[in-house]
Parts: sequence; structure tokens; C-alpha cells
Amino acid sequence: MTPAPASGAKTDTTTTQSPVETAVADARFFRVLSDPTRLAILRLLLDGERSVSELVSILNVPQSRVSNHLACLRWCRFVEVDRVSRRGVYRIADPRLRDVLAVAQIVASDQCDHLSSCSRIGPDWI
Amino acid sequence: MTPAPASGAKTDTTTTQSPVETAVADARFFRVLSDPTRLAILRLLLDGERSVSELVSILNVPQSRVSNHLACLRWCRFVEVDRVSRRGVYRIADPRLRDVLAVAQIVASDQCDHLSSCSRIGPDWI
DNA sequence: ATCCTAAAACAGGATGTCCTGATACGACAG
DNA sequence: CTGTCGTATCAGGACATCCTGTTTTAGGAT
Repeated sequence: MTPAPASGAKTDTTTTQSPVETAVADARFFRVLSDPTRLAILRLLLDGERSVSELVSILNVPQSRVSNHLACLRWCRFVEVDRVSRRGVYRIADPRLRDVLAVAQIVASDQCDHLSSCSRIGPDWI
Repeated sequence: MTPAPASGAKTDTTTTQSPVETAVADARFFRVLSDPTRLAILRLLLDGERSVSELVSILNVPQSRVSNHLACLRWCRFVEVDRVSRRGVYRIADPRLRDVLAVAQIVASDQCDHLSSCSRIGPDWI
């Protein structure tokens, strides 16, 4: 169980990355999904295309907030947009997203009570 | 622009919840997964049980950090622990977690470049 | 040209989340 | 009983992230 500092951290181009570093990429994927507004947007889009203003009125939050989160989702390729004159119509870019959200929702609902009161990630919301 | 609140929210005893509020629970689920250290721990445990000290030496991060994240994962029922005298041996609590992580990893690897440079969630890490 | 509407981008401020180092605890050996 | 090991917890500080209100950009209509 030698920590062996020599083994891991050289000018290590491809080898021996710590598991934590390897996880950074995927963690970021989950972080995109970890915001309630973004998640709500994605859920709506799973039911069909929507323009920004439609999202705003359905979600009932400020337009700047919706546009900001859409920019994030667009950049990270979770959604795509078509421009129809000045209207922007958004849709889900990767169909596999549906599976991720579906499985997650089932698991999450079972753990709901515990998730709600975990003081290590955000304040309680019950 | 009538959002037609009647259409979606039928047996809604208390109030018509906005989609954003409904998403809070699941967003929290993803937030647990959105930390690199926690994600790395879960991946290791998917390969078999581990004690805290084993995790510490494999991950090569401070023990307090590992214990803190384990507390979060334990509370949220992602992992379970057995005590063997003073040793704590951890394992995955919900086998469905494997599916979530597997699908996510595939999708995330395709979007990796974009995730890495999204300035709206954390600093770049490339 | 001028005025709207739809959407995007920006700035400042308020929290949320994570990290580290120190400390508390319980089981066991001597 | 006392020291040590393995683990958990806590406090404080450093950032990351999100929000709101405002401003900018651009297409279309009058």
C-alpha cells in the first residue's frame, strides 16, 4: 500500500492518473444536470421543441435565467437550436439523455427523503 | 399567453408547482454525482468493497476529504458501510447506480471537449 | 428610419460547496 | 490505564455557481 509518490505524479502524459482526475470530466457532465432550472428545461424539451419564450412562460422564471442556462446546455451539446427569424427553437441534441434522466429519476425518487436533508450539498428544501 | 395550468396539474392538492420546483429533488441527485471525488469513490466501489484507508491510499487525497464525502454518500444512500472493529468497509447500496454511471460515461465522453470548456460551470480544466 | 419583440450577454452581489488541518472518538494492544 | 490506529467531525477560508436587472443585438413591421 505504498503511496509511492514517484509512481504517480511525473510529467505524466497519459499514464497513471489518479481516479479523482479521471472523474473530473464525468463529474462535469453531472454538474450540468444538477441545476433545477436546467433539468426542468431538459425535461420539457424531451416532450418536444420549445422556443425561449415558451420556456419562460411555462417555467415562470426570468428570461435572462432561461437564456443563460440554455447557453450552457447548448455549449455542452445537450440541446440544439434552430432559428426561425428571431425565434429560437430548442430541442434535445442527444436522445440518450432520455435514458439517463429516466433511470436517475427512479433511483432519486427512492432516495428522495435522504437527498432532501443532506446538509453537505446545499440547504434543506423540504 | 395562457400557460394552461389546468392541463398538467390535476390532483395537485397544495399548489401548482412549477417544473423548476419539481426538478429540485432530481437535481440534488445529480449534484451528489457531480463531485469528482465522490464519483471516483463510487467507481472504485463498483469494483468491490473498500475500507476508508484503502480509498485514501488509492485516491491519494486527505483522509478527511474521503470521510466527508463518504458521509454524504452514506446519508443519501448511495453507499452502505459495515464495521469490522474499527475498520469501516463500504460498498454500493443501489445496483442501479451502475447503469446511471455507465450511460452517463458514454454520453459524457462524446461531449468531453465541450464540457471541459463550459465557462458557466466551473473553470476550464484542460 | 424608427419602433417593437425575442433572445443573448453582462455585472455585481448573494450563496453554495469544497478543501484543509485540527480535533474528537471508539476499539484494541500492551 | 494509556497509547495508537482507523475513522468521523468540525471550523474557517477560498472559490464556484447562480440570480436579478440591465443592456445589447437583430429581425420585422409601420
